[in-house]
Amino acid sequence: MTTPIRTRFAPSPTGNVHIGNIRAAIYNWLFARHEGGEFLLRIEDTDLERSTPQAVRTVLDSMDWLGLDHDGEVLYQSTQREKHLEIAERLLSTGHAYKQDKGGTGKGECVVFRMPGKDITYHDEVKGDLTKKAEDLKDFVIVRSDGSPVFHLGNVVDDITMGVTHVIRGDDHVENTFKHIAMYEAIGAPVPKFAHLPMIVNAQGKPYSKRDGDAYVGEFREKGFLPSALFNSLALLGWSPGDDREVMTRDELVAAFTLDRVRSAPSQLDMTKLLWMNGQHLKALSPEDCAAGCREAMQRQGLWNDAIDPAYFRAVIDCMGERIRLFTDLGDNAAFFFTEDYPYDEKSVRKRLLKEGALDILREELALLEALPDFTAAASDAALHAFAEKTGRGMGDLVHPLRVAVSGTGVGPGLFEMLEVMGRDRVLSRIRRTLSRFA
RNA sequence: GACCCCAUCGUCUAGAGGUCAGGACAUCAGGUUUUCAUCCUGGUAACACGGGUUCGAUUCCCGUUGGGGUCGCCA
Repeated sequence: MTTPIRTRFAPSPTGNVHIGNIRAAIYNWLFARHEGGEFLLRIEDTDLERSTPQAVRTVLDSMDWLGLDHDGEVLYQSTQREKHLEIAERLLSTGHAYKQDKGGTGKGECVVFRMPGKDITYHDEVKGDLTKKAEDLKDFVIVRSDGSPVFHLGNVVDDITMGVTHVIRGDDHVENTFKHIAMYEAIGAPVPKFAHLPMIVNAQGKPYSKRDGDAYVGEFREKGFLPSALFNSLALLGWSPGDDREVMTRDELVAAFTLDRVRSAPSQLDMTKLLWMNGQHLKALSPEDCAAGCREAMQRQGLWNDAIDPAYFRAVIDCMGERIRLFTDLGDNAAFFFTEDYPYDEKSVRKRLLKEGALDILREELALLEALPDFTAAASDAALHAFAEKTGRGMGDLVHPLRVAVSGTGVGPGLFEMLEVMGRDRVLSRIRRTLSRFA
């Protein structure tokens, strides 16, 4: 029986989860699930200043949202302090570490790990064979003079404790890897496999900074993205299944994922393509889920009110169809469905309502719609076509003013479907209001 | 500065010596449509540069250039 694969995600909770970071989590998760192994979670919360319960909550929420379920209990690094120090003692007694006052601020003695004085080589699962010469490897502090363990110590000891077999993490850790390998060997623990992921850069090809925005998981959620779409896009950023598939379900990604197909060049997340991807995933969503997502977004946007009839809401969703690419699209582009206080788009008004004869046509349409026995899309469609034929006008002349009158905008779903969804009362009163306003 | 990593259309990528260098997003031109979106058809667009190796290099090697990472008693 072979050793089961075990990966981990070990974020230090800082209040936000960066997409580069969550992408590492996704790869760890994907790899573990593909191999039938375990995906563990460790919170590196030793920086008490930043590691607030709220910050931890954010990490957990982001993972939960993306469906990154972990196996076993969460290990909080702060609980492992004794173990870290115990190992440091052992390294001290075996000569792999020594105490030293490194001076400077005069803080007293700290524990320094002694590098073995030989070249270190390892096979990176994505970057290939990497070597660091002995002279480029310096001893480093593992326990501060105040007695607290340093990152390297905690990281390695915890990975050993957790039985991690594959360390999949960001590119910025490759230099650390040589130190870590030396520690595994000094401790006498099996050295795990390492895979280092290239970073995700911004449109300028630089590392993301706070100025770039759009880089935290929570922001994508607020903007109305679907977790499956973000997951899919991030999985494809630096990895591909090898065929031309792009829109993939979680299961398909799990089935296809291997570390040897991870690229080693940095890449940038294209928001436009992400938007497209979101639309693709939205198409696969049930109308109920789409409605729930849109409603939640509208609540965040402050556009929701409990007087909105659920059936009407569903009808609007169906009517909008593929025009919804983001949950926030409904509130952003179709709020007129839900309020009488909708704005009139200036350009559309000028072009379609204030056009010669447009308001006269609108008056006629009002009469036509009032007289409609059944207020259905088919009926209004037929009535307007008959009207067009009778007057020799093009449908465009009839449709545009009406659209602007009832929605305030020149773009939206098919007019007749829209009228039916809105219902006679709403439509007639909107036309009257428009007439009195612009006449 | 030292050490290390990276380099295919604008972007994400396929490619592991011989391909018309493929796909997707974006873009452009048509078509469908009452608008927008969708959808359909077609087009523009890439192997950073210079040396090798080879009958033949996008692919292998070296160098150059460009980009990035790391050099803490941060993580």
